[in-house]
Amino acid sequence: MAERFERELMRGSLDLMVLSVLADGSKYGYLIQKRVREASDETVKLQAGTLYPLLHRLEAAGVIKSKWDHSTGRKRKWYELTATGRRRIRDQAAQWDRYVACIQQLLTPALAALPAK
Amino acid sequence: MAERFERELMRGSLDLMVLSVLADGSKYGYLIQKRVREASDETVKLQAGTLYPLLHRLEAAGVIKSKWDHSTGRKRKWYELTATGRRRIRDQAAQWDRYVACIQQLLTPALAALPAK
DNA sequence: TGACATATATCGTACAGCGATATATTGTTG
DNA sequence: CAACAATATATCGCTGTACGATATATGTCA
Repeated sequence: MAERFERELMRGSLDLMVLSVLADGSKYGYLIQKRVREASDETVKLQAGTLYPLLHRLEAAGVIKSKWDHSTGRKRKWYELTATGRRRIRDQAAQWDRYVACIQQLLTPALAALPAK
Repeated sequence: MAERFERELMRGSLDLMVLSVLADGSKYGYLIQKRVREASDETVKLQAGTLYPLLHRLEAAGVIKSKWDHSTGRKRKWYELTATGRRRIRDQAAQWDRYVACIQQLLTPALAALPAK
């Protein structure tokens, strides 16, 4: 369990993961990171150097919006989905499903054709 | 049907598609391209500018090997899987399945939490 | 006091995938 | 037959994601 992925196998879909986590309710970066790691059983690490630029990118795209919280000693930047963001999840999810189906359509017969290990 | 993908949603997994197509038997580039397009109902275009560098990369990695065929007027470069390549398919497929499960685990409750369209 | 977890951010690097472009042959059609 | 489309491979420059390293600062606990 929890081995590393060939990283390129998962490119782009991190956006969808982060948006999904936010569909559950507002969160700040570090919480998002922990949630993704936990949900993936540590398989998807979602490094800080990946996450924060990703969040800035999503905000610039208008699919999430942020608000600083200085009430506690540790300052946190809370993110929530915008209406566009909610639409985005539905669109990306539909695309994702179709894409997974494409891979499956090629992969299933391929594995069957391979000599037994 | 057959709309364009947000391209970044599928990065890296093209390798696995190409390897899968070759599990079915040797093919040359153009055939691989047509097979992927057809199997994905034109959703995964697999452009020539993507395919050929990809094939060179896979060959350099030792997962496929090639042989030129000049017997016909049109010269074709036939590719086939190596033993390493067959192992690679199994490994990547297992990784892919786990990754898809991770996304699903986050996506399903997210879609449920979203207000009905 | 020192170590570790929390919390955000930026920088340089690596590299996949795309669109454009090049080149040459074969098949089709007006 | 000339023009065009399809077949077939290849390279180049660009864009953008993801990573690792690094920086900074606060909170907690031994």
